[in-house]
Amino acid sequence: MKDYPAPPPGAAPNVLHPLCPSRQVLGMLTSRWGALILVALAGRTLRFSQVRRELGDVSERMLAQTLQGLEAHGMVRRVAHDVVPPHVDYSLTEIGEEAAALVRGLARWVEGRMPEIMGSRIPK
Amino acid sequence: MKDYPAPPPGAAPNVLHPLCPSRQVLGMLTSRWGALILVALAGRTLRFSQVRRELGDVSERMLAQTLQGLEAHGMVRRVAHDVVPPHVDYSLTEIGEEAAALVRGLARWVEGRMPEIMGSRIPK
DNA sequence: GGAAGTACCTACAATTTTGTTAGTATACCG
DNA sequence: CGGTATACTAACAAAATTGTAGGTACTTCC
Repeated sequence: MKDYPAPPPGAAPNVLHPLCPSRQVLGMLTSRWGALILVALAGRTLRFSQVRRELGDVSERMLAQTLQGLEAHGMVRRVAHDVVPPHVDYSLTEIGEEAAALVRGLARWVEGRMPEIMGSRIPK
Repeated sequence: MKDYPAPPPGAAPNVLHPLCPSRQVLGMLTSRWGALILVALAGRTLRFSQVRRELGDVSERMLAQTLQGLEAHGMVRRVAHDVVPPHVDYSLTEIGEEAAALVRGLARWVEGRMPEIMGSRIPK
């Protein structure tokens, strides 16, 4: 797992290529908390601690980190009102909403197919 | 962050609920290798080592493990021809293909939006 | 004959991810 | 006054993920 041919400069993005940046982006969107944050934030604005309560069990650390990652990639918009105690609003950008729609679609599909999935599951 | 109210027996699956099984399933489909395996296997049959080469940098260990997880949840079909040297074919089941279509959609979207994403990215 | 390919598994080790705790400045509630 | 809430960060610890090396049983290619 050392070196792979770097993708040629003008090559089309391909998630199957180990070194393609698109793979990292996909990784972000499908990461444990990334995906859930997108689902929770789709179509609405929430404060930091509201997002936290929505997901139920993210630690503050992970939430902050993941939100920063999404923000750095233009998916999340962060608006900090400079007051004490702090008040920060999070919402999705346009591309963020697009990504969220897809992730949500997947999440909803899973929720809808749970009976079949659990039914055909092979218990270990 | 210890205990959460267990989801009521008849409750509808909800990925935002920490203890809902649908969250685990979503986790599988969006896991590092899970998502890529679905993309690679969509619409075709590949042997173990072919899948490995498609992804480029999975270790055998992770590939085997992830394939088993997907198989256990009815997403992947494993057909072992009893010969030496070993020959095993992997393909997606019907629900597997459904899931793959969604994951693929996300992957393709990411690939297509890479210019915008990288453009609005905030380098650290 | 020796090397490589096949589809794994099993220890063991390294790496990455995630969690925990504490701290900050201030306001509001009882 | 004491406790709670807010949105984080830093330091440290624990846990989960991932990689590495070696073995298997036999075949084909050089």
